This record gives sequence, structure tokens and C-alpha cells, in this order.
Amino acid sequence: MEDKQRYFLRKENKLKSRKQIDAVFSRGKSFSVFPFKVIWLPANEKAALQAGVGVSSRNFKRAVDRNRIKRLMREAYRLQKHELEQSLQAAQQNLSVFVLYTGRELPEYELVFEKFTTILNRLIKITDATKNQVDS
RNA sequence: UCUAUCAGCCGGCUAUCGUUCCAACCCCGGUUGGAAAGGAAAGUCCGGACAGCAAAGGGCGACACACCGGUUAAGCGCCGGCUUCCCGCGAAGGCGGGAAAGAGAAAGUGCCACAGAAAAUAACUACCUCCUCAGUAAUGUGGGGGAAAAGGUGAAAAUGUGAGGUAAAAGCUCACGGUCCCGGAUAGUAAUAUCGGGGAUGGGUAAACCUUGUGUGCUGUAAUGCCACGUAUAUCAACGUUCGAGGGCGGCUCGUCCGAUCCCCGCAGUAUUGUGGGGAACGUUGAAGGGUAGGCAGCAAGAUUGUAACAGUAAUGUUGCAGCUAGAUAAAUGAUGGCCGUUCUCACAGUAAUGUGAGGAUAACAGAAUCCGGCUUAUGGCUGAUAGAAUUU
Repeated sequence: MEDKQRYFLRKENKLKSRKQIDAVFSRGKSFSVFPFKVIWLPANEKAALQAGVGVSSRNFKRAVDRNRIKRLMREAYRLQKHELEQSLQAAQQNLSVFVLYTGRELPEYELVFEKFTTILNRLIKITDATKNQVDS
């Protein structure tokens, strides 16, 4: 059969530069999948897909809780992002995504995993739609 | 068994998928190996290291500190001692524990709730005395003065007791005390204690202003140094132009800004040239502005960690031996399982200790961001030591 799918999440796949993040926030479009808010921008100079996660320190005062949520989000993203990558490759597009947690309570891992499935599906739909626009 | 204090530790092994850094290897983005949060990493409250800027000297102001000695790189920390106050024990000398907002109230100003006549230039009642009036008188009315000894109030009422003294009294005088000041002896490094001498007799409050003494330049690792990149006769003002092409500003960079020099014009001269003016270029200062926010160093071997011995009442120090122990930057150290251990609940067996099975939990407070020494705050469980209390034998 085919090779086993690898689930990397390296430095190159993360949205790290302050400039890039500011660009995503100022020019990107967004949608919500409670308790998450997704901001995306169909452009990226450095890689095909870069993603970042964030938690407001207004809702979570302690750094321990913020770290926990960000770790859960990264884990859920890491295990499910390969489909989005394939679809991007097919559409020949680059994408920057930033996911914010807007809830006020500590989430369970199962919930985060589920919600990320729907988030990634919507992103795939969006890329397919833009692809069709380009084609037509 | 419970409470308090101190010290130590926070599960172990393993599977799958991953993260950051380091090293090695090669097919150059993969493989293998190693390392990867805390006692508070927190608050940013003190003190330093390190770095940059500033800097003649003095005064005013502001802020901090305030018994003594030791300790330390340093400190408002820590250790030991002194004084005062509080609590307990004791017949007492004293002992044990705790706290201190521990310089000055005799430089000045202010304030002192309620109660009380009055809270600081004390006369309400009661006391003494003088005058007036009434009355034979005792005495009483009104007014003046003396007087802090008595009363009650209060956290606090003008230094306590006794004697003299007086119309009544009063440190008014005397004796013994208390408190404060000055100078002395003894003990102690000193704070201070004890003893004796002289003088004074002023209520409290400085966590009221204040006074005295001592100390303090400012900013912080986004410090700071270096590299790369960006744009190109492309801002304005002032002053200026030689031995060499850089300097300065900003977190960084560009640009503004300027020089050597170059160009143009006038005048003198045949000419090299001299001189004057203008422009460009550039230097310094100031004002205003655009872009970028990437990389490296700082940045991980140190007032280092563990341990032993020695010195010291202790804080702490010295020496020996062993070890290397996170370095991210939208910020790594994780997610999901399994077994063992610990613990809780239920069921069964057993007099009981306990055993078996099923189910649950696996910890609280909390996440490095330049690094150390402290302080403060948040904190569940287990183990050990010490002290106290209760119960059983």
C-alpha cells in the first residue's frame, strides 16, 4: 500500500512572524465555529500552509491554562491538517490561518478535536471554491 | 489521632503520534543518540551583576532609611544581642514565647472621638477669703479674688508617698522615690546595665506637619554591540568647509544634515591661477518624516549544584571530592492509551487485621523569557523530626 501518513508540525508550518500575523488580522476573512474563531488569508510567501493558535489573556488569566488550550489546539490541528494540505496542493494555493479560542472555560480534548474537523472541512470548501473561480 | 513549625519528595515503567535545542551521519532533509520548567518559574516589593546615557562644584527640593554588633557582592534581607510592651509559669530572683510603626514630643505648629467644668494659657461642685445687701446672730443673695488637696468623667486630669507649711492650698519647702538632662566610675566591641554626683519637674500623638542624622544621577536585556536589507542629485532651518571618509540620529535601517571635491557665472591676468558669488556634494546641531521590525552576539560554567570535613551560638564562611543541569521568541517541554503503585466507594468472605472482585481519582498552587541573593503572596498529598493537646493500655 501507500506510505504511512506523517503528522509533522514543524517550525516551517507555524505562523510565527509578527508581520504575517498582523497581515492576517488586518486583511484576512473570518468565520466562527464556537468556541473558535478562524481568520484566514489566501496568501503566504514562505510555505503552502502556515497556521497559528491563540488564546486571549482576558478570558484566561493564568499562563498554565492558556498553554494547555494552545497545546490541545495544535494537537488537533496536527492530526487532521493533511487533507487541507492535499486540497491546497490541488488548487495550487497558499494559505495562512489563525485560530482563536473565544470560549471562557477549559475545553476537553474530544471537543477540540471535533470542532477542528469541521473547521478544516470548511477551509477545504473555501479553497475548492476559489479554485473553481480561478478555473472559470 | 489531631494541631503547629521545619526539612525532603511529587508517582514509576511502557506503546503510538508529535515539539524545541545540541551532537554525529549521510542520499541535504531525513535518521540515530542526548537534554528539556518551579518551590514558588508568580507579584515585580528590595538588593546586586551586566549594559548604555549623563556627569565641574555647591545649594534647595524629592524619595528612602532610622537600637547595637555580625554576616554578605549587596540589602529595608538574615543571624545574635539590647531596650520597651504583651502573654504564660514561678513565693520571688527570674525563666520561656511573641511583637515593635525601636532617632527627636525639653525647636515650633496642629490634633486629642464619647464622657466631662476643663484635653493644656485647667475652677463645675465642694474649700478659703474680701466687699455689698438682708438678718440680732448663725447664715444666705450678688460680685471680686485665692486655691489643683477632695469629687465625678475619661484611654489619658498636670510626678507618687510622708512631713512641714497656710485663711484654704500648692514641688511652696524638705526626705525617700519616678521621669528627663549633664558630666563620671565599673562591666561590655557596642546598644546597654549597675553604682554614685549635679540640675530640672515639661500630658499624649511624629502610621499629623515637622526637626535631626545617613544615603541616593537616570534608564533597563525590547539594555547594548555587530551584520544584512530598503530607497538614491529625494524635506526644511542655522552654522561651517583641506590632508580623511566617514560621523551623527533611530530599537534597526534609510533619509534629512555636512566635508574633501566638482560644476557654473562675474572681475583681474596671455595663461597656470587668484578673488567674489551661486549650485551640487558632504560635516555638526535642531525640527519634521518614510520604511523595516530579519539574523548573530548578549544567552546559559556560575556570588553554580550536590556532598563531606572544619571554623562559628547562629546567619555564614573555608577547603576537598564529584557533576554540567531548559534556552523558546505568536513563544518548545505535549496528546491519547496500557500495566504497576497509592487512595476512595460499593459488594462478598472473615470476630478482626485483611483478602477478592467491580467502578472512580492520580492530584494543590501553578509554566521559564538576561542571570543571581532575598522578601511577599498562592498552595493538595505523602514521609521524617520537634513541641503541644486528647483518648486507650
